[in-house]
Amino acid sequence: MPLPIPGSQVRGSKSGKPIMALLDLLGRTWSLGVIWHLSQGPATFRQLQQRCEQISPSLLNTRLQELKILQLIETQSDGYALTDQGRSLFNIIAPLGQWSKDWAKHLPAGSKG
Amino acid sequence: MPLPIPGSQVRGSKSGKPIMALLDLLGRTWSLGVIWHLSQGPATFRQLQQRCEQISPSLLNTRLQELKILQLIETQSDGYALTDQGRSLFNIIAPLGQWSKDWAKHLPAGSKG
DNA sequence: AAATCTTGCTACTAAAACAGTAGCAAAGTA
DNA sequence: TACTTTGCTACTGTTTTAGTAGCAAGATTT
Repeated sequence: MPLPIPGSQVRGSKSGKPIMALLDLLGRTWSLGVIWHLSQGPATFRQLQQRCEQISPSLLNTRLQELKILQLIETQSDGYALTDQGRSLFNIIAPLGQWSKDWAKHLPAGSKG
Repeated sequence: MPLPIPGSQVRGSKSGKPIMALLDLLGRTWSLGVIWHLSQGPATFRQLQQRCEQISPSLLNTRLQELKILQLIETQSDGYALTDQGRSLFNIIAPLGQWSKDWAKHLPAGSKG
């Protein structure tokens, strides 16, 4: 799957609008998960695999490369870490943690999380 | 794919944590896109198809049913619309619009969006 | 220095998700 | 009654993802 680069055509939109590229990126399996787990701090490949519980190494590597090219993460001496841009993205979505808890309360089934 | 219901095991996590259910949901193709486009106002099925440019009707219907059960959208007389919960979710992610524009400026290739 | 372990990753196959197209039943309109 | 629109289902083919095995390189131990 081609990288969703702002300015070029992406899955779901021909406009090249940055938001469409971003939604394409974040809509890929584990993109949000990787960012979320990396927000806890840098991690090596295997550490990240553990944080993500059930991600396959091939997909993890694919996502890491994508996120790296798109400058949301970078490799440091202690492994993978969010870039400043990645952190600013996380800051936006961080409230989803609390939101999801409220959401869970109002859902009929399985809502005992 | 089973619905990512908080409290039950979801793709990527056995814990049943609400945030993991949410990330599973939002990580599905077009979930974010549907929410984003519905934030512009209610839309009928075919209108939504047009807003989403390239979504197939079968997938659109699948996503709509999921989002409806999870109470992020509802059907009204004028078509599909965000619920209050759906709107509160959108309010969180709305800043992604501006963020993505800033992001686009700093990316090397294709950054003329 | 030989053996063992850990790490980052690649390769491969099977299963699942998604795209793309056609078209139907029901409701509305002329 | 014929024609159109709407919401959606069915079906096929392609792309993505899951799941597992394992290798090459470096570190660690003996």
